[in-house]
Amino acid sequence: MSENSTRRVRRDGGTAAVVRRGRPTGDRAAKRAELLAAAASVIAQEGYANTSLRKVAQRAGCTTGAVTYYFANKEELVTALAESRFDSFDAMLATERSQPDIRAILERWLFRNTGDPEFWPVMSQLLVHARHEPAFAAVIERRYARLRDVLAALLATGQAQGTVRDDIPADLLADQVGALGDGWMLMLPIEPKRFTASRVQVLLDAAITLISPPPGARRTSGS
Amino acid sequence: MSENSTRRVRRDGGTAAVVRRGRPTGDRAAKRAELLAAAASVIAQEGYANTSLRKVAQRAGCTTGAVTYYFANKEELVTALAESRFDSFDAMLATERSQPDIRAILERWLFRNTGDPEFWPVMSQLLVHARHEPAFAAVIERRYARLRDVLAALLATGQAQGTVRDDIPADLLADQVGALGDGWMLMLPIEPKRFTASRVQVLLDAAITLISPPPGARRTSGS
Amino acid sequence: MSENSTRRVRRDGGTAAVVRRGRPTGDRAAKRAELLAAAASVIAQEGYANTSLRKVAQRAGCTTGAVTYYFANKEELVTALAESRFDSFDAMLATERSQPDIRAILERWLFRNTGDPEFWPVMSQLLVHARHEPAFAAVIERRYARLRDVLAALLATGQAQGTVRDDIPADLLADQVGALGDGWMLMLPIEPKRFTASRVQVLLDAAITLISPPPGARRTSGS
Amino acid sequence: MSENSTRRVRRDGGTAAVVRRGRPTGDRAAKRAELLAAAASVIAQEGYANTSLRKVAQRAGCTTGAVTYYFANKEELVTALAESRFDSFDAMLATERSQPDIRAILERWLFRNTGDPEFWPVMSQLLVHARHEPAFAAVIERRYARLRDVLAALLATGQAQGTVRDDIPADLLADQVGALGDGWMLMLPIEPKRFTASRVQVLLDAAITLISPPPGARRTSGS
DNA sequence: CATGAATGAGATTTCATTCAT
DNA sequence: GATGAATGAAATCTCATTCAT
Repeated sequence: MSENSTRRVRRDGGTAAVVRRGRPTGDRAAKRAELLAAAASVIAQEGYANTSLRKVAQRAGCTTGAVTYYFANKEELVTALAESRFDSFDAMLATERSQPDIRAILERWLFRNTGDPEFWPVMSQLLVHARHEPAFAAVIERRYARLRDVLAALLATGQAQGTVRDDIPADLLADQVGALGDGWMLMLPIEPKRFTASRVQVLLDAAITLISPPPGARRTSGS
Repeated sequence: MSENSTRRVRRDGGTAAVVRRGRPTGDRAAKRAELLAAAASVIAQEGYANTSLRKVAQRAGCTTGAVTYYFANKEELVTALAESRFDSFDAMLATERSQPDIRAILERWLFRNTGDPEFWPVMSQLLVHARHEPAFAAVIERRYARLRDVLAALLATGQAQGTVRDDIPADLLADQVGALGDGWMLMLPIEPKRFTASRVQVLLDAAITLISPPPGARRTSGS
Repeated sequence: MSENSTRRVRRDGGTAAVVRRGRPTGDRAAKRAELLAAAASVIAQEGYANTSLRKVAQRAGCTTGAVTYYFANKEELVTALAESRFDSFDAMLATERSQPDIRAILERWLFRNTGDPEFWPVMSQLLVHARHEPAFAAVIERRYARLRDVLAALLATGQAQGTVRDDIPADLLADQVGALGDGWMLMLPIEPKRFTASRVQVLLDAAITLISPPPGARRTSGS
Repeated sequence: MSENSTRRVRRDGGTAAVVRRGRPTGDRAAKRAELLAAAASVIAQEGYANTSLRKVAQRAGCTTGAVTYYFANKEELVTALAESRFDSFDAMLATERSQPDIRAILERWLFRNTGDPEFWPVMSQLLVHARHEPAFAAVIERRYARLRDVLAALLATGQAQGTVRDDIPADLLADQVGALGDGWMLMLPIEPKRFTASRVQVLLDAAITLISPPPGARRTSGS
């Protein structure tokens, strides 16, 4: 128990330091989301290894005690963060599913021009850490498998429509595209200069060419 | 190549160094290599975020003092480690350059069946950290560019020989293949179960198919 | 790793704050003993629950870092403390073994007039904590069993000499005497007022009477 | 005692407290008792040093706020707990007073076969902490003295009936028996293996023998 | 040369207590 | 009356780095 006699001095005197305490009818989920955003911001900026609960708390404008009030420990925070990132990714894919424009999907997947610019920086940090945090690796495994399934389904649709080469099974193609995305995700934050807007377009074109049916083959499938 | 010899103050002035004739830096280099190996081992096992100089010292069987004696600080250790990893990678590629068997190269690159099994686990850890350690990012940028050049040259040779599709410039193709490799490197330590030997073969076949000339096109280039 | 750039300002200027650092040819065992003494002192004064490594360090005049340098963690510190206490107790008993004056032994055992006045206060604190620190409970079990053996041997000698009642086996008697000692050890620090010197004498006399042969029985054994 | 009635907010409609006539403190007392039981459970299981208000609250199925609402602070909780334990002990002794079967009393006292199995584990934890919590030590002193008085009275009765040796004053004997009980109470949770049912019987027999009149002496008192 | 004792900061986590609601 | 969000201190432990020897 270790005697914790705080017995703090009441510094209510003056207008300064109005410590907000007690029960502000907090929306637990909202506060958690707020903390997750702060955590993402810190990780994106400083990297996973340099991220501490203290920094997250500072970024969120509260004390470390508040952070551990909402997340039992660092692992839980990080796991929740991963889940939330995948959620937003899933949401993005869901909107696409109806109209499988392969190029648009790849563009979003690979370079995520839209939405959260911190997405890949955070994701890559989390991914490499996954290996050494079992509870976290489980999340990755589960959600990544789902992503690949969605991608495979999209590619299969493309194959049926003749916009995607069909000499490679859709699931294998999904794996390749997934790896491609992971690779770019990894290098993008490290070498931002390499990935200018125009270079990204060219890379995308090349990737599309890779998975498109060869000119001759398309005709064949059409005959 | 990653020779950082005599970073420290060279006190050759006294009578001390007189006794040492042969390679006085030999011991030093050997000890550094030993420490680098220990560092790689710890990083591969515990991840960058959980690696401390103390653990490296323990793994190498010496004290923390020794580590900081041979490396001015942690950053220098990590940078030297990255250099040495690239050295070994370069060596691997150099042997291949004479006989550009694309499949063999990809196999080594992507799955590195031969040699150090810690290679990718360590590399991925270092890569994601690069962003937040400027001196280290510089190393990555420089060496990675060289790797892509080598790969592009290999692919260009393949294009000339008709074994690689030529509807995409070699340098763009090298970028794609590089990203593919990075992606697999990233996921391999996280989801080892996904990468069984047979799955790796299938993935490799698919990758080869992706960069191979389309059946019709090859004939065209041959005419 | 979490970037720990101390890079402290060298405050060598002036005579103040001469921080002793580096390698003072420390005698590891001596330093550990010193820290154990400090720990005993804190525990005796503040109780186990209120003892922190910080307080131990302050008492020993060093930083908490120094404490954890010599003891991997709190459990190790506490276990080592228990061992050292038992060592000193064993030493006390060893000197007695040659001349088994039951009264003197009991006096020392039960009230430990000689030697470390912190002995029982510390011991009782450690004992109650043993249950919840497995590694520690093991020490207690092992050493306590030995103590009881020694005591049983002493009592057996007394029985052979006719100074101790022999209608109860020596080992059972040792258990009783041990429990008596534990009980007093427990209450002594709590109710110091109850245990005046004269009261202790009376209690001792009563205890001696309890384990002495009854007047009639002694004659019987003497015949 | 573990009455969980009206745990939640009392929604008695708009009339609120008007409905409550009888003992408005009845609920309060019940809730306090419930919390005390939870506290005892936690202390028995985890030890005093590892007990926190939070754990107590969890065990009781409420929030920390509830605990500090019913008990001004931790000290008050612990003191109330001690009082309640002594109450139950007193109750046990009271039933025995009419029929002073020394063996039965000792059995209950020393090994407390009947009733709450957490009794001694909790009591020993509280006792060693008493020294460092003055308000708490006062409780111990007062109640323990009363216990010894009761025990002394019982022993005096035994002496009058010839079932207890009378060569030692009853109050001294009570002190010895009390210490014996404390000693066993202390070791019992630590070395449960030592205290098998049969061993307990043997120890009890020995203790009875210790305080029984010697064979010769009994005859003397009978003459 | 090389060691390892020691530092001081910081990380994670726990905790008793407070107080707006 | 009762809750539970939040605090701020402290506890344990880890770490990169320094420096006397």
